[in-house]
Amino acid sequence: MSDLEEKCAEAGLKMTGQRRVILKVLGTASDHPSVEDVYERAKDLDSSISIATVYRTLSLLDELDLVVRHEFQEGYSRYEVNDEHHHHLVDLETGKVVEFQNQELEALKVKIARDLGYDLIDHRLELYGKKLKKKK
Amino acid sequence: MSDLEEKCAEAGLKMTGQRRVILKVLGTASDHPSVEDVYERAKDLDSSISIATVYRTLSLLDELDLVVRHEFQEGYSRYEVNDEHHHHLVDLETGKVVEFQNQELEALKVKIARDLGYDLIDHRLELYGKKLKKKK
DNA sequence: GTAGCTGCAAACTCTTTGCAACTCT
DNA sequence: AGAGTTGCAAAGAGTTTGCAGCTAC
Repeated sequence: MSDLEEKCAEAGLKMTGQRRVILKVLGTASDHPSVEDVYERAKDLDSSISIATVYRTLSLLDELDLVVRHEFQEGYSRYEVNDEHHHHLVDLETGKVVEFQNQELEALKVKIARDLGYDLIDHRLELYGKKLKKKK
Repeated sequence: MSDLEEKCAEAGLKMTGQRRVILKVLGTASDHPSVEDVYERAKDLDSSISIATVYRTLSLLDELDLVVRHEFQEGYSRYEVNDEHHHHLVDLETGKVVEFQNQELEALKVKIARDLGYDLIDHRLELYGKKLKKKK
């Protein structure tokens, strides 16, 4: 039983065939798939699956915090398994998403919020860039 | 002639009654209005205006960089006149948007991108928080 | 057995667009 | 005069939902 399946069971979700497939797709994805992506990949494993189920399942997983929903400036959502906290840099030329972490940044955002009189609950930081051509 | 109107003229846009009204709404807004908000406020000044025109005008202004489009995690867009660069903290309890600037942060994000091998073109940073109760 | 889950299709929200009429410049 | 702009209604994209049947527990 996969880690994700286990967490779903703990949350009291029934482990249906469709869910197992969706969890497998999410667990093995090395990118940040859109709903459509998850749907396509799930269909390869179980062609009867419907996109409504994918939407419903992803929403559920998001509520359970097993998954993180992103809305990069594309007009639709992308998902990833909720692993370690990190941020994203989107390559404007290829659409590729690079993950990064930065301790200084983590501290800074908490400080900024506190200075404004707020307790930081959530945040969003995305960088959009183009690959540097010359390294030298 | 308002500053925004002037810039529109420079860009070669025709100054129609509808546009004048929309620019006025944007110029006098002290918040971050949604398309619907702009439409409602514009209708008070010219009841014949259509929401399609509001959408079209805001898109144009966005392309000209006279306005900045934001998509806080709400499922629709909000706009503000493109003034000084700043970021936003959204009050999760009231929806109020607080603006802030931070030099350290500006430098840090450029550095992060460069370290990843990227030239930073754009970015998005939003904080979501709740007001601190006790100040002491 | 039954609460929860599913597929299907219809509905919804936000946004864009084709078109014919109109209006700045 | 003519290119650009508008209102309207229809169309689009992404997402949600009502319902009847199905399934894990």
